[in-house]
Amino acid sequence: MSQKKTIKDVAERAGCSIATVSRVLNGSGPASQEKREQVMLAAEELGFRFNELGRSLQSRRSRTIGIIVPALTNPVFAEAIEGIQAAADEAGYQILLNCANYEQERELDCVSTLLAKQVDGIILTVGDPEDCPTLRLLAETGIPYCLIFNQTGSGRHAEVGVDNIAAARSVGEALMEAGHREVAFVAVRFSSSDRSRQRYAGLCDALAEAGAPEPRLLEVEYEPRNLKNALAAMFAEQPETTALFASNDMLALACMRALRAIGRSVPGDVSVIGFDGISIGDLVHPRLATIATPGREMGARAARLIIDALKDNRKPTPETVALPFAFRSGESLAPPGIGSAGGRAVTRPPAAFSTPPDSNQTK
Amino acid sequence: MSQKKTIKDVAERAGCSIATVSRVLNGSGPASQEKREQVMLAAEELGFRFNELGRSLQSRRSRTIGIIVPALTNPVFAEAIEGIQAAADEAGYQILLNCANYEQERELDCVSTLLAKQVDGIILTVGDPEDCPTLRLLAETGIPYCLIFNQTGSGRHAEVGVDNIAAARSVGEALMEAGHREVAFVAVRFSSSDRSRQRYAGLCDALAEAGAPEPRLLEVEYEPRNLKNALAAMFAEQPETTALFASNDMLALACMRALRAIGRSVPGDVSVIGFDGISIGDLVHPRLATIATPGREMGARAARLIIDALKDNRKPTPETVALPFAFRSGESLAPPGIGSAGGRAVTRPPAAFSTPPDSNQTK
DNA sequence: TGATTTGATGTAAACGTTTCCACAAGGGAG
DNA sequence: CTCCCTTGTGGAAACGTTTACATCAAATCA
Repeated sequence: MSQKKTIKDVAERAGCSIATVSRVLNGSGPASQEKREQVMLAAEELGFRFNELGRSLQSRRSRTIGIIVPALTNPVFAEAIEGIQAAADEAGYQILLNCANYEQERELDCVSTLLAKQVDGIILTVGDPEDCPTLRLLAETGIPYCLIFNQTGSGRHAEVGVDNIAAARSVGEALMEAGHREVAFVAVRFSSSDRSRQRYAGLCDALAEAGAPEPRLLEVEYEPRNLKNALAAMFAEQPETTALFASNDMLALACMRALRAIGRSVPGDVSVIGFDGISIGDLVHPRLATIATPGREMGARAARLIIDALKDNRKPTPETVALPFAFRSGESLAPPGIGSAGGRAVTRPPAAFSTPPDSNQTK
Repeated sequence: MSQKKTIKDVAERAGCSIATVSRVLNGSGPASQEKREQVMLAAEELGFRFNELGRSLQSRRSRTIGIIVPALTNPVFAEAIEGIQAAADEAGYQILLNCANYEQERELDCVSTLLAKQVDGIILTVGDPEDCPTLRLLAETGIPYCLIFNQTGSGRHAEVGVDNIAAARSVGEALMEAGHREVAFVAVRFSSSDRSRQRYAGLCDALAEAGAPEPRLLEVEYEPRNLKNALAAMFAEQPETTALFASNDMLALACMRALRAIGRSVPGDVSVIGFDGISIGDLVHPRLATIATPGREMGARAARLIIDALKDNRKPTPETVALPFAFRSGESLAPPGIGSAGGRAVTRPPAAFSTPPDSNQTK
């Protein structure tokens, strides 16, 4: 309907120059009471709003921050984005969102597009920050950026996350304390995810320290059938395994489901621990034991890091901000060997889903 | 590092005018083979990328779509956004994301900001589309927009969603078929959410048709303690209730948790049905019976609607696209009256969480 | 009273593009 | 040999802002 009104229209209606309009509306220069009122009125009547495109072009500031995450369907990213959005909004920034679908090439494309859109800064999570073309491009262009979830500790990037190794170590300790010895680590995209590797390393640390055997490493697909088969195969080969540490909560939940499907109860037969602390983990039964991480806070912190840097026209200092994590106990972790019957929290799988473990060995 | 390169720098290096550079790089006009090569080379060497701000200003097209959702932490929105993002990306559009936190005033602010940023279109979900200032503003400005999840059927907006009433009716039918009669509808923000109201209406329809008593309506807070108390109070007053229909999956999961906490098993004592079909519902135990809706597809569809309209410079036709839904059975729904002991799927609550129903009546 | 400051305003350049227009050179048709 | 049409090219205006600068009147100072 109403054509877009520009500062020119306002000027015309107020009977003054566009410079005056700009000064009045931005409060950026002197203006007589009279003009001030005329301009205000004209702007009001026309329903005028500044065109931020023109503004950004002129000021070389778009007041926009780009985000690149692997996916939105993992609530941990959704949470972080909410945090970013909230902090950005507070500072008058908008958010340009991109999903890289866990593909390195897409990450690069996204950065490229965001740069073209002249974002003032970028917050991102990459698959693997070591030797990463995306990060190289970012460094080259000199745009302020901040990693979240990734944690290189290299001193080359601004990054906010949790200490994955320490956190995973505390998972290992909890497992040891509960009396587990034979543990398996389950991950999706293990080789291409620094976080998975760090978490595995932390687990190994803790087990080694306790004199327990090295944890088994199980790299799986997210696809339910696959997961079920992989777990069945593992338990057929190593039935002594009593606990699973999944590289993230979503996977942990999927594992719990797969375990039920192959007739193993949680935590009766197998304990399961996740990582991230998504709120849903607290809703399910048995409650998921996990590492609670401050997802929202991570996002907000990263956003503020960038915005503060922008304020005094510099890049964020390339330091590692390690936010606190906490081991969150849950019914999915219990002492081993209590079987389906005992334990504080037992989930009996419905008969329909109980399949003898070896009938599913495809691998 | 490298200052931002502009088309001017390229022109200079290629020894031609900026008009030629533009023509070559956009393939938008004639150019000799020689110039073409020089320009390409220069652009390559300088690592030139167009500044989309300048472009957008000139073309009056920002190739950006704004999104406003109530929140990101409900996976149903995250899914939809992924759908939008995918479709937008395919068409070369970027996404400007805003969360309105279920506040009407914020919705309005967000639209305002998005308009200032000159987005080409807006995809949004509002709390209540009837008599909504946000939608009025949108209509006034004449910007292409499309509702998702909301479904007014008024013919005044482009909207893509599912037929909430029909879907809820099929929930009611499933409940009746399983033998339930005394049903309660649980909702957060019932009075301010059209979707909640529609779902309640659909449920009422189905129950009325089956000659069952009108369902009880329970408006709750999301906060866990509150939910628990509210449910306890309801069961104390109306112990004959055998099934809960929650207005969305997240709430359904929270209800299941609260029910466990007050010592009622699902589905042994109470059946629970959700709405949305978020993938996590399929991971938990008992699996959540729900209405599966195509969240991703809804997003993608809305995005394409807008983008197609943009292509031929019009607004999307104000029609209601009703995407298919399906009732998804799950173990959380079973015939009534089987008690904690029987049934296909029973979750026994841990002793620690079993609280006698009336010890929690706060209301 | 004259010089100088102050305040209010307008003009125009700049931000990085696209595109209309003018112009020159070359080639074919008459 | 004109004339006209193509093809290649550059100049410059436009998109909507901000802001440095110029202008001018009124107010202040000595």
